[in-house]
Amino acid sequence: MKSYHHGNLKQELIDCACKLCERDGYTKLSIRSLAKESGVSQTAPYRHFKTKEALYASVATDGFKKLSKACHIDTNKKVLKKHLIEKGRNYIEFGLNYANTYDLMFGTAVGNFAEYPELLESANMTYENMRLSFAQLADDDDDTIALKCITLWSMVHGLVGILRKVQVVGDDFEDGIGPISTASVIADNLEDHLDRVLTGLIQS
Amino acid sequence: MKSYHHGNLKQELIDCACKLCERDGYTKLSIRSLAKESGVSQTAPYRHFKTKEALYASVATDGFKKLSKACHIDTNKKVLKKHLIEKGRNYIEFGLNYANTYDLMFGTAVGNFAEYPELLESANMTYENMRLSFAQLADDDDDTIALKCITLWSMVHGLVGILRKVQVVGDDFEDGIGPISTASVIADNLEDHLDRVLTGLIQS
DNA sequence: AATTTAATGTTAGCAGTGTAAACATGATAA
DNA sequence: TTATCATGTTTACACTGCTAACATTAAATT
Repeated sequence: MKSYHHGNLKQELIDCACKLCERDGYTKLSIRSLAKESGVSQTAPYRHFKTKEALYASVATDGFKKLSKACHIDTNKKVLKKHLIEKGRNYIEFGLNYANTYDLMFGTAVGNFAEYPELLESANMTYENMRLSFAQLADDDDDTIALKCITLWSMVHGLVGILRKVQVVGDDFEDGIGPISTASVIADNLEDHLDRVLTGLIQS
Repeated sequence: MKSYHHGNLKQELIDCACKLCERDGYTKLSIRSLAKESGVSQTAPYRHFKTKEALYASVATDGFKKLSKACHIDTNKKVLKKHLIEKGRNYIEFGLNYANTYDLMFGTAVGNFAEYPELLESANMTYENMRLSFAQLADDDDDTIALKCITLWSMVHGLVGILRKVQVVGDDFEDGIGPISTASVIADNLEDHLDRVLTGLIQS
């Protein structure tokens, strides 16, 4: 005895999309299958998402909120280098553990964040917290702080991308770019790695 | 008076696919439209590419060959830090100028490089040259060299990804992650930026 | 040179996709 | 109570990747 109106369809679609995107990759997701999963007609999702990209944007927004939480530093207390190292590790772990969602967040599936205010805001939240953290760590001018943010973000972002290309089962050079033993070494010594990078950043 | 057999279809399909992938992004490419472009029936491409992924692999292979050439360092002559800086800049410029192709090379559109030997080899060529360059620059053990390669690669790769997310038209924070002025600063001072990163890498 | 074979092309068709238009239902506001 | 509007359904279109069956012709074999 189900009613004509679902009642909570939008959120259910988002939740379901988040799960399926992460499980199978966003390219495998179809609006129709998503609708079927929620027991609703094929085109019902269009009442809540104008296009498929809009749905992607919601999934990406959810991803940025999770990422933001995973790397959040309490800037009310004193910020230390070890905090940045710890959160840097969390960032990389998020990127590796939620690889498919990460693709959606940093790929081209959502073209222009500005079309989706919530997405833009959730993405900038991540940046803002990093900026505030750096601002506490040393008294640089704004430009320098921004530069350090981008540098650090590039570092962890790049590491996620490269480790994923390298981190595959098999012997060295067999299945990906570069020797996987190296990937393991970096993954196992992330703290040291981040420490070196950050030390360079903070001191310069 | 065209003949039944095309004569050079495979290469023409690859060339055309490379162009279209870079122009519109690989998601916009369809095998059917590609076939039409080459004046051939809808399913003719399947005689040369088992799946769409196989076609993507060819485009990605082409991309890695171009990237490899753009960053190639002559390891017969003495390798200097300034060479790595120069080639690092070339890498980043390739990533930004051939952004759509770069997505194909480092995204998930081609799942397992090992299924496409040419792709795997062209990708590893890039790595191999970097490895040899680092080996000449300092006499580290193999593991250390590999580690430095991955670190540098992560750096430039990450910078490409983040700069793309940030490098959009509009005021600060309006259309992307972080202030675009910062992106400009980094882009305009790539040499200095890479110098700092590399100096840290080489000395440690 | 004649014939077989294999590579490369075509046609037809299936199952699936994003999305628009027209219509149905029912919760909420007037 | 009634009108409105958000939210659902049905139908349909143009497109997609891909397969199977068949056509053509270049190359290999006899």
